[in-house]
Amino acid sequence: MGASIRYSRNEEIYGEGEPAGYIHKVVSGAVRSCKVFSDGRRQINGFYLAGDFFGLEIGDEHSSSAESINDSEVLAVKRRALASLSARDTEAANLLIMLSGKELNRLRGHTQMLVKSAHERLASFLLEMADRLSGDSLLELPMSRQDIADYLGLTIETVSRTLVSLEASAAIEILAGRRVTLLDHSALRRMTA
Amino acid sequence: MGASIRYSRNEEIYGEGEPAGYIHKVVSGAVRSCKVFSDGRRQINGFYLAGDFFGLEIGDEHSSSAESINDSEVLAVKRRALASLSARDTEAANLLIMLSGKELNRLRGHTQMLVKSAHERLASFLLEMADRLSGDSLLELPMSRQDIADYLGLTIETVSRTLVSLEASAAIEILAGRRVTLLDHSALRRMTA
DNA sequence: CGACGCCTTGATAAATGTCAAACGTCGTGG
DNA sequence: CCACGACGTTTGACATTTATCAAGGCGTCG
Repeated sequence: MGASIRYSRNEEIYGEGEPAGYIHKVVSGAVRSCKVFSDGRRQINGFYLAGDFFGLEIGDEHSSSAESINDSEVLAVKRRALASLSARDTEAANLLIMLSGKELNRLRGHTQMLVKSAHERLASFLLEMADRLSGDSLLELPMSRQDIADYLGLTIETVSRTLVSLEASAAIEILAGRRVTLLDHSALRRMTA
Repeated sequence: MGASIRYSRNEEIYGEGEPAGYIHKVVSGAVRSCKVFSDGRRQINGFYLAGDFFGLEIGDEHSSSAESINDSEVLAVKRRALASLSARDTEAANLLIMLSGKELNRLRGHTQMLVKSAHERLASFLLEMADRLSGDSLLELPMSRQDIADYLGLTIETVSRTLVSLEASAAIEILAGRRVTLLDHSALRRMTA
């Protein structure tokens, strides 16, 4: 059911406006979904990790593009297959409903982050990633600072400075590369507001 | 199918965390869906006008509360009715899929506004409202400045000042009360970025 | 008229963005 | 193994945007 495709770092999986013939599932690696505005600014709508579905559309075009963040393996499932299946099979229909529901909740969470301060956005982001990556306190972030900035609606400099400030307050520790340790979960949760 | 209920200005239709036994449809009037944070700040997730569905949940609790903005009439449809219907009837299942899809797209648009500047947010907001209220250039906004501010993630003062500035640039005209005329659609669209 | 709610305006502070440069890390090739 | 280069990240000085606090105006309804 569906074909598995490998992508290397920063490859486009599909582009904005392309026909949305498939829905996708991350098998391994990480994917970002994004939109580029006319003036070059970029917004990242979501990060998708192993097990996550993405590219769900109601219309017949993709409303965002999707790119691999790292070397990744992605499963593509033909939408028509699901749609015609759901015409008879309630199982498939319910799967679609559940997937849209998950995406809805994810988006609601994202929207909530965007109305808060830089500190709150980073705290929420780190907690979300800790939750999704492993549940562990040691995070190995797959994405760059620029990706984080575009996801949170901040500049890369603000992301960097805010992380340093969180480290100064002993809430986290920034290790080499993209590794971060969450030292004080409750402090971070408190910042979430 | 479902009961129609009347609400007067600023009445709660359902609260955050309450069991989501019904999905709702605005018959007339206007509704806002919102969340109040622990520190008192409020986020408005969406405005719903005549014909719009709201209160769609995947879990069994409402993730936001909903309140009437004006005197409104709201239809409540039992969720179980739809769910059990969709177990047999593909019609109902497809309705649910379509509704989630619409809500998804609305949320994506909202998320996009939130990463932009105050001018861009107001321009997008006004165009969205023009589109949804009548398609006409003369808007009769149902919501207060505070509602707009909480929807756009700005303060009421910034909303007010930004509107004045848009008027100064001849893009809009602010009339008495909550009436606004869009004078230069293309200028507004350009600001949308 | 007066009171209330809502909106605007002004002065100032705080948060975030911008531009520029330095620094680290990591992979590559000598 | 070390030196180098490319890329991503941090830091600094400064500009801009937005928030905050406080006051004033304006419409509406008793």
